[in-house]
Amino acid sequence: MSEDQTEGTVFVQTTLKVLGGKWKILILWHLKDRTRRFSELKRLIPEITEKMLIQQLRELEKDGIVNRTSYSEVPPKVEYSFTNYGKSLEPALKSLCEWGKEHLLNHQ
Amino acid sequence: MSEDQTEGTVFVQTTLKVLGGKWKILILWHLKDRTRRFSELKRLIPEITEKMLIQQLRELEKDGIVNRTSYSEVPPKVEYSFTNYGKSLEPALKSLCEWGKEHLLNHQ
DNA sequence: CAGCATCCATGAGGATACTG
DNA sequence: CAGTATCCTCATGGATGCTG
Repeated sequence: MSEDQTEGTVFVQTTLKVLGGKWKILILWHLKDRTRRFSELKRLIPEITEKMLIQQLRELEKDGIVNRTSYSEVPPKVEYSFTNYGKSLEPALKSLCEWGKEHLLNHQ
Repeated sequence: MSEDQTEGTVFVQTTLKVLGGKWKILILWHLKDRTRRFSELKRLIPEITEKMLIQQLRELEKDGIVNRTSYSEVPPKVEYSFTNYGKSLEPALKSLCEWGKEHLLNHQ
């Protein structure tokens, strides 16, 4: 096995630790271009439960991928957005999207 | 929301359906450059159980991502490799690897 | 070697109701 | 609106034994 392959395994595993949750990639996809409110994400991903949404957002926040901004208003308003660091995931997200596109166009 | 964003969501979801299993990305990573035997994959991913390994391989086979080649020998020999179609995942896998590399180098 | 069968443990994920 | 709390299901994990 080449050195590149050995090292690469560690890198892939690292990425999977951060993106591993069932919904994380999809959540990040929706945050890719703009800030989103909690309710907005819920609407954009109707199949997710609130519990999972908040849980995965918390983990992404902890990993430094997304910012959580809470406004002291009534009714409450909370916005999520990429951190600068999170933005570094964009190329990977786009690759995944590209493959899905090819898949849909050529294999269904 | 832009049209691109709306469509993109479908594409990402499509990719996640195929790559969604807990171990699939890691398995594919190890098949990326070469054909591997079942026992080889088991050794490369020590944390996975045989049950999960065979299960995820079967799903990848069903989705047309990997080939399973069985040789009629004693002892048995089974090899897994990318299909031509599976090879189209390489850019996405490399993107995930690249991000993990940056993450490890700059954020630990 | 490359599986399959079975049984059991666990934790991620899901449904629903409630709250500041 | 943006969450909590509670309870429940099911995918995954793990051990062990068997087979072509």
